Amino acid sequence: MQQTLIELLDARVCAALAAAGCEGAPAVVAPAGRPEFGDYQANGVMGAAKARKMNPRQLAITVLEHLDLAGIASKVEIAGPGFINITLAPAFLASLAGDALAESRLGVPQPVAQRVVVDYSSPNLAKEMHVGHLRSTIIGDALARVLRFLGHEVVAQNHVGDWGTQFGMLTAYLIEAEQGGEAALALNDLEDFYRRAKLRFDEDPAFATRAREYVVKLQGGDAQVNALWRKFLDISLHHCEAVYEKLGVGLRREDVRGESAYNDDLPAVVADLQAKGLAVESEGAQVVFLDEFKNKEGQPQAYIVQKQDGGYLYSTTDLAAVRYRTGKLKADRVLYVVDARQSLHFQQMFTLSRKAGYASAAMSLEHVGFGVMLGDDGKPFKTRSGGTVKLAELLEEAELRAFALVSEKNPDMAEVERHKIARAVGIGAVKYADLSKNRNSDYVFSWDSMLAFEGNTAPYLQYAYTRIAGVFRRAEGWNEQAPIVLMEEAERQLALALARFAEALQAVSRETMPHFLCAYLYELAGQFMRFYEACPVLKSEGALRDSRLRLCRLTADTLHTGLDLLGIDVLEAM
RNA sequence: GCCGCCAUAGUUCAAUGGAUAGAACGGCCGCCUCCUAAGCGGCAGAUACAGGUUCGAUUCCUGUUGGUGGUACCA
Repeated sequence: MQQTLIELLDARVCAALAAAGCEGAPAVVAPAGRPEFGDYQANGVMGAAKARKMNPRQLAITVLEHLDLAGIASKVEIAGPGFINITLAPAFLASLAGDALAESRLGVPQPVAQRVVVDYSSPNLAKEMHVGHLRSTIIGDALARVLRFLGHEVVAQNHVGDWGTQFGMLTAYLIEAEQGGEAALALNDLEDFYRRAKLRFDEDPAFATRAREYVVKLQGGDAQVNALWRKFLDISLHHCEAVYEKLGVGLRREDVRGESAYNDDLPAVVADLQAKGLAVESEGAQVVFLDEFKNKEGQPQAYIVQKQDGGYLYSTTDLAAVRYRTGKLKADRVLYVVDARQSLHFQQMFTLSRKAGYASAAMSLEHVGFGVMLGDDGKPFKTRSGGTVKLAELLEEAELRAFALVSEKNPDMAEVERHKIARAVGIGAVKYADLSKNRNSDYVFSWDSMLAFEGNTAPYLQYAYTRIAGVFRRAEGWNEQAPIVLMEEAERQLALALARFAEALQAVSRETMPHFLCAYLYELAGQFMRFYEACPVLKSEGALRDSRLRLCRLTADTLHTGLDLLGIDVLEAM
């Protein structure tokens, strides 16, 4: 298939509209809103008729006369004010399923390949990863996986926070801890390490002075302090990598390009902005005023690129990063998977990047924002005592809870096996609960609903997969080349859902919305469950049995691939 | 103050300007001598408010209310 189903139908309806005298009118094809409206509906006739002062019903009739869907649709009809409802032919859906089984990409067409930078996770290395880093990490990872599957070249960038005054304090404290012989122990818990360092900073003026000196030394390239800094970063990154490992996130060391990597370019960025007349001095700082960001009184919003004291800010670092991503990485598209609260910053940064020529008009800069994670009480997700929840501990709890549930369900299963299932189910549940929601809104974190094993959850999808795996464990001897024949409505609906995989992936890529893939997989799993109830597989015979087994095969492959793209593991049994 | 985002069943979430607003959880009622009931089927239940644009508005525009975030030297 060179195009998705929706693209195919859109092209055909467009051609028919043109033949009916409406050249260039959009077909507006969409999945049908209700079962009785068929599988797809074309809504473009009403608009086209309106624009040409025609009768929409009459135009629909003319369009239908020119609409060639031979071998594709079994029924095409006009309904309501001028909707064209299309029902796909079982034989056509069967052939699509056969094609998808015949190649490794499951029939997903490849778009023109782009080089896409995905900036995600980006924790602050001064502290341990906490729940605030979860969304960026897994949303970014899912997007990276989907884009790669579609054939794009993805360059992951972990823009970690590895620079700033706090690192003076931390390295100063690291020396003390080493002298006391307890560095390894103290660093075991980074959060605690930070707290203790901060306490020393607040209580001991001599330590505070030393910490400030270390900042200067660090920036000045002092070898000893730099070595300490690097040691601290290495330990902190190991903590991150342990979390990535547990989460099944593919970020590696080579993807790490922290804020410090851009230090040398910061003066050049400011100088360049000055030379271009974009940055001006204001109250001692270097500031850019953008006309695009004015209030009612015409006062432009300030975008500070250099502080009074000569220091730089994340605004400058991000500009330098854009230069790197354009100049060195040659990106066609850059996705910033960052908290929605930084929206204004990104809008200003993108606008300025274009004005300063750091990003061409052709390069797409997109802020993939997301809301905050809330607790059951609707307030930001915290521990009972009000502290931040460490990511490592959250994931551990997910596994523990899943293990208890798995054990309850399968008391006789070997413990190793139950742990394996608990890992996939627990981590999968946490990730899916997040990925399945529109990333723009804040979302309520609830153990009960994400581990419910019911409804739109990861375990439901994993269970659908294990049911198919169970079928194949008992299948024995069947013809893997047998033709697929769709007799029952449940079979046809399943084949239709299977044929829509490409549409879902394309939507995820276009809108940078992983929840479209989740919604798709939930729909697919639901169609499979209905098929499984209505159509005996192993108990049917001959060609019918082979055909149903092939549908099962494609469903399993699609679920497996789809869950892989979300970074969620599948299980053969659970 | 100014700028942005959000408001959908009791709850948690969906819905490229399309037809009768979809799910899930919870509630009520059914389905296992039959491939895993972690499943399937059914019932009740919602677009904050007021205008406007449109053949058609949850969606776009204006205002109101409520929530939330950002807003000159953190990121």
